[in-house]
Amino acid sequence: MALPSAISEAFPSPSEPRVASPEGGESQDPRVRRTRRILQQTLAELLRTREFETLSVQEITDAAGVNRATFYAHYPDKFALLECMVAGRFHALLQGRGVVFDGSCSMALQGIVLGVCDFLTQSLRQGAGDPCPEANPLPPHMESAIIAVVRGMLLEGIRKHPPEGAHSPELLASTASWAIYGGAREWLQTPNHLSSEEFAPAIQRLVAPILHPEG
Amino acid sequence: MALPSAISEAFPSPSEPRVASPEGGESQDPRVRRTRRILQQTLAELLRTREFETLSVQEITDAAGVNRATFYAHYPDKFALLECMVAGRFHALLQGRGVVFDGSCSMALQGIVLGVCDFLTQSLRQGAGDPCPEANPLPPHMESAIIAVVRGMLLEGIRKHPPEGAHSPELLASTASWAIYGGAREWLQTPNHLSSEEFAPAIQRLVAPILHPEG
DNA sequence: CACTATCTGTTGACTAAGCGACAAATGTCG
DNA sequence: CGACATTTGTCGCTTAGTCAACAGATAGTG
Repeated sequence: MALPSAISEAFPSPSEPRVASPEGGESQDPRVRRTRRILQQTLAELLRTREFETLSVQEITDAAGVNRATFYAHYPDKFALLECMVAGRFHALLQGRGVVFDGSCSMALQGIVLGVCDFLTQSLRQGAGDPCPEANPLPPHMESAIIAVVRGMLLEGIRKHPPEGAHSPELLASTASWAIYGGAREWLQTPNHLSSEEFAPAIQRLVAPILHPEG
Repeated sequence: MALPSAISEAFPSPSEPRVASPEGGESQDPRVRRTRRILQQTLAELLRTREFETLSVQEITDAAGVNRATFYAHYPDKFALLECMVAGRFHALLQGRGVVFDGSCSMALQGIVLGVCDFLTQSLRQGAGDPCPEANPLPPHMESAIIAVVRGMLLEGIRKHPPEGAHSPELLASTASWAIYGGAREWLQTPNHLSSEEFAPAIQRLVAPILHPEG
C-alpha cells in the first residue's frame, strides 16, 4: 500500500486518472450498475457523519451490504470510489441543470464552472459538523476527486477539438481544472459572495486563455 | 394461470397463505435480501401512481432493474410480492412504535389493532388520486394482503398459547383477522372519527372473545 | 377465423456476487 | 523493541442473478 504516493503519482501529474478497470464503458449488467450505485450511495451517506480518512473499505462494504471482495472487483481502493461518486453526482448535477455538451466549447466550459460552484455549495451544506468550514470547505480527498472529474471532462473536450498551442492536452486539462477549482473555492470562502451565475463568467474568462492559447 | 382462483382458494379459506417458497426463514444471503428489498420498494413506489391490477410482472421487474426470471425465483406471482411488501411495512410500523410481543396476548392484540388502523390511514394518505376514497379506501388486493398478514400473526400467537375452545387455530385466526380489518375499515370511513388510540380498544374488546372463547 | 401482440411461467448456460482464508502491510500499546 | 490487532489486496469455490428462448394463455383487430 502507498496511500499518498498513489495520489501524488496519479493525480496532479498529467498521468491518467487512477481508476484502473472500473466505470469504463458503463457496464450493461444490471448487477454491476446496482453494486456501484449502492457503494457510491453508501459512501455519500457515511460522509455526512464521518471523515473520509477514517473510513476503511471494510466499513463501507459492511454499511452497503456488499462483500469486500466485490468492492475490489470494481475499485482499486476507496479513493477511486470517492472519485467515481463525485463524478456521478457532478454529472447528475449538470444534467439536472440541462447543461448539454454540444459543439460549443465556451458553453461547455461555462457549464462546468457553474457546476463546480454549485457542487461546492451543495457539498458544503450537507457536510459534517466541520469545526472550521470557512477555512477548509471540503476534505482534501474530496477536492482531489472534484478536480480529477473536471480534468477528465476538459481532457475529453480538448481531444475532440485540439487547440493550436504546443502543450499536451494533459497539461492544459490539469492546469485549467486546478484553476477552476481554485477560483471556485476562493469564491465560496468570500463573505457575501455573488451568486454562482454572476460569478462563473469571471472564472470562465480567466481560464479560457489556458485552453485557447491563440486568443 | 388462475388469477382469481388462486386468491379465493388460498386466502379467505383456512388454508395456509400462498407464499410458496419465499420469505421463509429470512435468507442470510445479502443478494437475496437485496433483491427482495428492491422489488418490494419498487412495488410500493409504483402503487403511488398505478393500480395494482394494471401492473404486470414485466413492468415491476423493469422498474426495479431486476430480471423477470429472478422475480419468479422469489415470488410465485405479483400477489405474493404485494403480500410480502405489506407484511414488511406492517412489521416495520409495529417495530417503529415499539410494539413488542412478550407473553401478553392482550398487549399483542392491541398492538396489532393499532397497527392496522395506522397502516390504513398511512396507506390512504399516500394512495393515488382515488375518485372515491371514502367508499373504498384501499384496492381489494391490498386489503387481502393486510388481512393475510394479520391472520398470520394471530395464527402464530394462537399456536403458542392455544385457547380452550374446540375450534381450529386457522378458523380463529381468519375470523379475528377479518373482524379486525372490517372494524378498522369502518372506523376509517366514519367522518370525524376518533384517534386510533381511542378507537382501538373498542375493536379489541369485540375481537377478544373470538380468541378467548372461555371468557 | 387468422393475425398480432402481450403476458405468464419455466428452462439451461453464462456471469457477477458472496464467502472464507491467506500473506503482507500497517498501526498501536506496554 | 516485540506482541498484538486491524486493514489490505488477492484467490478458489459456491451461489444467486442475468439472459435468451421457449410454449401456453389471453385479448384485441381486421
